Amino acid sequence: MRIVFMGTPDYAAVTLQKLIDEKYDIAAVFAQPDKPVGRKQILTPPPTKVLAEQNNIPVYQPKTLRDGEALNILTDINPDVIVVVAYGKILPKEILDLPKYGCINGHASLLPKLRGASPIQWAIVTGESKTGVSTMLMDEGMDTGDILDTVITDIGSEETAEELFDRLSTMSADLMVTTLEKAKNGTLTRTKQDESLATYAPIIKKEMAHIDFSKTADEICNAIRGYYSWPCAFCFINGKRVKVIKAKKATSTAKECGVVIDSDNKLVVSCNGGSVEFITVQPEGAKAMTASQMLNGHPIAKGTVIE
RNA sequence: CGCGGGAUGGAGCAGUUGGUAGCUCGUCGGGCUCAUAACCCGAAGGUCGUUGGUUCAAGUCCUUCUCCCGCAA
Repeated sequence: MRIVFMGTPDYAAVTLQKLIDEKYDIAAVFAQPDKPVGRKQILTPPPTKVLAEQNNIPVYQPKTLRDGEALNILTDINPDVIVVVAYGKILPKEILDLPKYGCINGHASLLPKLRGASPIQWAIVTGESKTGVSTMLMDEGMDTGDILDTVITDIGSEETAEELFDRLSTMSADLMVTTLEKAKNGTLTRTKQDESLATYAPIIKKEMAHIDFSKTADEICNAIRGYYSWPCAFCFINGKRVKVIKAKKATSTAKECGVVIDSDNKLVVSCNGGSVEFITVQPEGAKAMTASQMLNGHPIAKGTVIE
């Protein structure tokens, strides 16, 4: 089976690696163009590209799939199936229609829930107890294609998005192999998505990770887990930006939200209906540290308002 | 040269106009206590990131290099 793989980040690279390990015939890899990364803005190739080059697979990084060029390339390659995982582009209809088995997408949610760009973080931020991975036959909509296969998994009560990413990337890779084998054997089953159950996971913007203390302790803790390790929940203490890496629900209460209740050995901040204790934090310019370590060097008065 | 913060005993930080280092925590010893992460007393532990320089004297001024981090992307 002749495959074209489309994907960009580490999450996608896991599936690509799996397909390579399973000796699939990968004719080409499509990834987003190299982007400047880091403090030095060094132009960095995406992980899937690096992996493809190591395996001598041709790589294409078109800026757009809609100028006809990509279609020409794909027509020449003539793949049986296009596997898409976290590619970051919408495929136009003429490409969707090209492969014999269609375009199969691995999506990190239990469709039709959490369609969209960041289902993994969103599953945690919204407090889901379960999520999973799905494969689907892509159509022109945003993650609206017929579902092929699904695997469910529990979300740990303290699991971060980063950890969930790791787990789901492996599950997704395995599931893709399952689906591809079925496609090869002609045993695929298609299930339409129930539109009435559809939800969307919007793309994450940095400002979303700014902690809102008018929310409940559970919501705040979910956000902290879901936004780790990027963009990472943050707030401002005495004018300084502080990332909150780990926190837990606390029992103290106060009238106002966002006020320091306890700052002796631990840091407890009030919120809607309760409070949260910051366990691990990272002040700007410093490495991550425990809240008590931060308090050793930077005492914070009780009653201080956190923004 | 994108902007900016930082490198000081095990950890987090102070250190004023240059005069051989302090704080909080931890560690160790002792005491109090039914007991303790609590409290009291005491102790150990730092060539102040690296190179060179200015000076009678540098953590504190200038210089070289290395590393860490926040923003931005």
